[in-house]
Amino acid sequence: MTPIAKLRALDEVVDAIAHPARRQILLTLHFRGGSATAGELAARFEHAWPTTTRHLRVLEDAGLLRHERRGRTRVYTLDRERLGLVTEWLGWFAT
Amino acid sequence: MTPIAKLRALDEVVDAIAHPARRQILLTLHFRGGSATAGELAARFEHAWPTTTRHLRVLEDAGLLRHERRGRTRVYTLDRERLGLVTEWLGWFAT
DNA sequence: CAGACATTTAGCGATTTCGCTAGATGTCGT
DNA sequence: ACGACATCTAGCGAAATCGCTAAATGTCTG
Repeated sequence: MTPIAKLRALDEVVDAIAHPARRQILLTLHFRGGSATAGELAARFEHAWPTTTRHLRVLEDAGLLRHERRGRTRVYTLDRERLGLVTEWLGWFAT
Repeated sequence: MTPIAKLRALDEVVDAIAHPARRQILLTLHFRGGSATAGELAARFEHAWPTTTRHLRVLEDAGLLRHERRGRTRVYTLDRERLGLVTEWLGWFAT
């Protein structure tokens, strides 16, 4: 990953986790073992379903999620790797 | 810090670091030894000065910065502590 | 005191974000 | 094929964000 691409990726990831609902989605996935269907995730919010759908898209565009079609459901899977970009950035401030 | 206050603080901090200019301000402060005047910081951006002033305010409201008046200048000082909230949040995902 | 200097506050306009509702899409069971 | 189901896409409206310019504030110097 070129340094510029990395900066852009960091920007997308930080943007993605800047919304509480999106952080909640990531945590929910984590504690469900990494995967859940769109319906299971949407059920955890009071938002209308399309609102959650959009949050899922933001997370996926940032590379924090992948999805696969399983029959008429969609299974979203957490991809923790890019969270490392934030950890790495925070590392600059290590005392 | 009550758990609710902590959640709110995390939200403010993540929001604050979600803008590239604000991340740049934090890094600049860090590499200058933790402090710099508003003018020194503003000089590092192509933004108009009041734009930087507002970014500084967001960072300070999130508890990532403090300032003190020194004559006619203002010295901003990095407060790394609240960055720990983000580190802590990321910790949930530790493999 | 007057004027220069360092910085902030006020407030406008463009853009983005976030929620919503309505309708489209693809899949399963009968 | 038909209807039910799971989910997405389209697009609207309110609110927030971000940049800007103009004007205010407080402090130093002569």
